[in-house]
Amino acid sequence: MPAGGLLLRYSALVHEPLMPMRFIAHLDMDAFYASVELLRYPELRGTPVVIGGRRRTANGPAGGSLKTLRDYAGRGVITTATYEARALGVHSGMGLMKAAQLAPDAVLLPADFDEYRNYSRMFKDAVRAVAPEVEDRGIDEIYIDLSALVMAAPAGAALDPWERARELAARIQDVVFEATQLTCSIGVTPNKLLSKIASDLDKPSGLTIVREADVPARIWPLPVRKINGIGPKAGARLATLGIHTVYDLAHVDPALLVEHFGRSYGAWMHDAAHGRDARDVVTYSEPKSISRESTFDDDLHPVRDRARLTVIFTELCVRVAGDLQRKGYAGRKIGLKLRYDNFKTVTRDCTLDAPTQDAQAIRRAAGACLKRVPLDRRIRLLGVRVGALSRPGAAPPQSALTLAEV
DNA sequence: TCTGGGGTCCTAGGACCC
DNA sequence: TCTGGGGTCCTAGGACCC
Repeated sequence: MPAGGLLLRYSALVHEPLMPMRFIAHLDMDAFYASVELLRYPELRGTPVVIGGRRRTANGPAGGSLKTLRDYAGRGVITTATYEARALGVHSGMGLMKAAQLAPDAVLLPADFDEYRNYSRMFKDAVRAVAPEVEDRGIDEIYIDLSALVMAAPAGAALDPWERARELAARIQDVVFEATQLTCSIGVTPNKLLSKIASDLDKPSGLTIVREADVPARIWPLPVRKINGIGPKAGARLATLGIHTVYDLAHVDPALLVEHFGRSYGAWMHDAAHGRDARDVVTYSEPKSISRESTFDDDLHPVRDRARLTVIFTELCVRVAGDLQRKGYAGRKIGLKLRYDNFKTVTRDCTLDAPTQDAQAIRRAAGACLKRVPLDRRIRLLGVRVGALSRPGAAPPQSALTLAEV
């Protein structure tokens, strides 16, 4: 053991860092919210359905007839759409009013996040029972580090480690379906970046393996926007440089990327295009901030609608405080977010002397922030955020001196 | 046809301290 | 008094993701 440890450290110093072979999976539930709704409304299977708009009320649409997009009026956006609806050109993030033009007969269901969270817990628990190294990436996707399981092959298992990884991934798909009656797509590759891309290559119910050697054939032909971290802005700027595919990105001079996108982001793009990513699967992390925000049905005038704004503002503070208390956090940084009718967004924040989880203290601080923003146009959104979180139960970092003084 | 709500991370300038 | 550099905290905005 000492000899091996020395040897390993020596080689790490002298050679490239020795990264052991990794088998990382990305699991993405297929059209998650819509698929959960189809369990409730099986008669809608095979038809275009979109989820979006206002939250389900206590009674829900049950009893009444289902609403179609045609009847919708408001500012909601699509959260998820069934594959049949996507075939009509609608997609998540699209305004419901616009979607109604494309698919007027699609059924519109309000989102029921409590139900989705239940199913989320069910599928994640099922996965953890098979492969415990799970990183949460939101309600409908996870990363799974399969490396230890692949390496600890039981007797009689396939010889090729990638074949064993495939068998594991197939078993995970099975247990997810048994637990939820829902399908998922999985990509297995040497890292998170590639797995995220791979899980999307064969949806729904896909199982895609991409080895390092497969990157040129499978990844390079894709548009750069398929890379997690290249969004609408960076994608458009790359397009103006004539860079459209991952192949283009991989073969452009990295100095050019650094010139246009900065040292850090440019270098990252270059690595990403070559399928390089050393990030670990992180099984636990503390939240950094907790927030609540609300877009109004109609834009509100800062003077004429002052009374309504005040009520909404206070409500947001009460809800954030409730979230903090329920989750056991307090925060020192209080932030205000405001969006004008022209969609321009401003934020203001301030730092308190001590963390709080109290609605009145949050309201006071956020109110002070509000005084620093110009109120010269109508407002469409108000938000309140609490950051710099700590657990009030746990002792804050203290020096021995202050402890002695107490 | 205008664009939800909940997050994370990065950048950049200024204050302040050593 | 001037100059310089490094480190940390604070604030504002923006890109990106699910």
